[in-house]
Amino acid sequence: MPYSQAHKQRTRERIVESARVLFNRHGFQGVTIDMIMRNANLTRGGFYKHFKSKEVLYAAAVASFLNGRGAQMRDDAGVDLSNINPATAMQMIDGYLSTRHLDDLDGQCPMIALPSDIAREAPEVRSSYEELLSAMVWLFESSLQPQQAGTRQTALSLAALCVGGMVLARTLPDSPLADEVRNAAHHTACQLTTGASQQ
Amino acid sequence: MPYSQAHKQRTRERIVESARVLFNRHGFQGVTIDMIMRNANLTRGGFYKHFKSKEVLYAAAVASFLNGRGAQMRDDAGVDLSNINPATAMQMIDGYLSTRHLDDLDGQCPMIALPSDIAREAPEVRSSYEELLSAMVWLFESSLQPQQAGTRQTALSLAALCVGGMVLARTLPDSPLADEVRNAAHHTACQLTTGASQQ
DNA sequence: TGTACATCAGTGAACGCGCGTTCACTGATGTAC
DNA sequence: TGTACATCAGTGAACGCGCGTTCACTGATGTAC
Repeated sequence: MPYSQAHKQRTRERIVESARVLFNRHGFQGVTIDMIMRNANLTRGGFYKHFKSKEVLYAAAVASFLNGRGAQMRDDAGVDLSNINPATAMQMIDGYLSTRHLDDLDGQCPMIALPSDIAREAPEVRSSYEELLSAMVWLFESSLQPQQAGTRQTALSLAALCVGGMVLARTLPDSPLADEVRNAAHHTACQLTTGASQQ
Repeated sequence: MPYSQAHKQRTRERIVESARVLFNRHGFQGVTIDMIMRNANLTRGGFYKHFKSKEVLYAAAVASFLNGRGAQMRDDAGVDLSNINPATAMQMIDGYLSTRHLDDLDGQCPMIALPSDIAREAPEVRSSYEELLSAMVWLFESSLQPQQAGTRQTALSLAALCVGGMVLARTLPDSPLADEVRNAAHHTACQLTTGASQQ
């Protein structure tokens, strides 16, 4: 057996990471396999030793966000998974709807980068997105008053507000509306979070 | 002068309408100029007598939604532009987050179809989107208590909730999460609308 | 420890196809006389 | 009213290029002896 399993695994991870950044920045169509491989210090041809197709790689890149960059962002935001409490939701909202997140083209949440063209087609991509949304909703839900009725519905709405606000802000980069929508979404999300216990 | 101006105008509108429907259904990349022209009973080559490029046509299709299909949806929802009142926002929310809208692949709001890949590049497309969002926010804002503070911020959040909820629902077509998010967004949007006057 | 061998990750040239765009043309229509 | 002419919307074949994918290969590494 030439090359260890671990070696191949590491290369694979380099490709996924390279792809995640480039896809986030330029979208699915805006990135070629050649770009991804060169960015990972490899050559075009080797790609298919690791992935069946560009779509499958895309799904892997979305999925990798959860445990890679996403976890890092969570940590940066001070979210402590071993001790989820009402402040956690607020931290996540602050982070998600921040200018920092908006400007972080490389590291942003893939749900904002929104390559719905692809989501339409490849089932692998869909389930990656679903997993990501589930995780987000779960985190919101856990951090609100746990035994309260209506927390799930609040958590889901928070997700819609966060993603919706950022999607619109991203779509209109040069418009004053972009900041307006993002700030409004942030304001409302905070209200929902603090108000959730009394409703 | 052969062919009247009106004749050319009508043909142009046929192309835009054909494009709007196809783009909505299959996304920007999923539609070829050949498809659009055939769908409008024309042939490929004539396209460039009307539009400089595919991107420009896309922008025109998004823009056309506002006065075409969008106006029709507004009317279907019973929204009366000459008499905007608090009930108007509720009607719009009901319509926007309805299963009917979700299933209406041809007629849906282009902000849901989300070809952000394109929005990234072509400035024409961006301004079409901006116009659309402005109209939506304006309509929400007008229908809430006009002289109240916080109506604009509520209107913006409603837009984020509506678009965000539908985007997520559309991205996960076969998931129970899709309906959950959409219903939660609807619930919260209604609360915001009725609560806006007391907050 | 050293050598022959097998495997397969990685290379880079080439393929092939889809699709946006171009182009020489045709023929329907409006205008001039 | 009829005829010649000019315009340009619309045709359809062809171009050309980008890019996903394939393929014959090379050479680094692990294993057997």
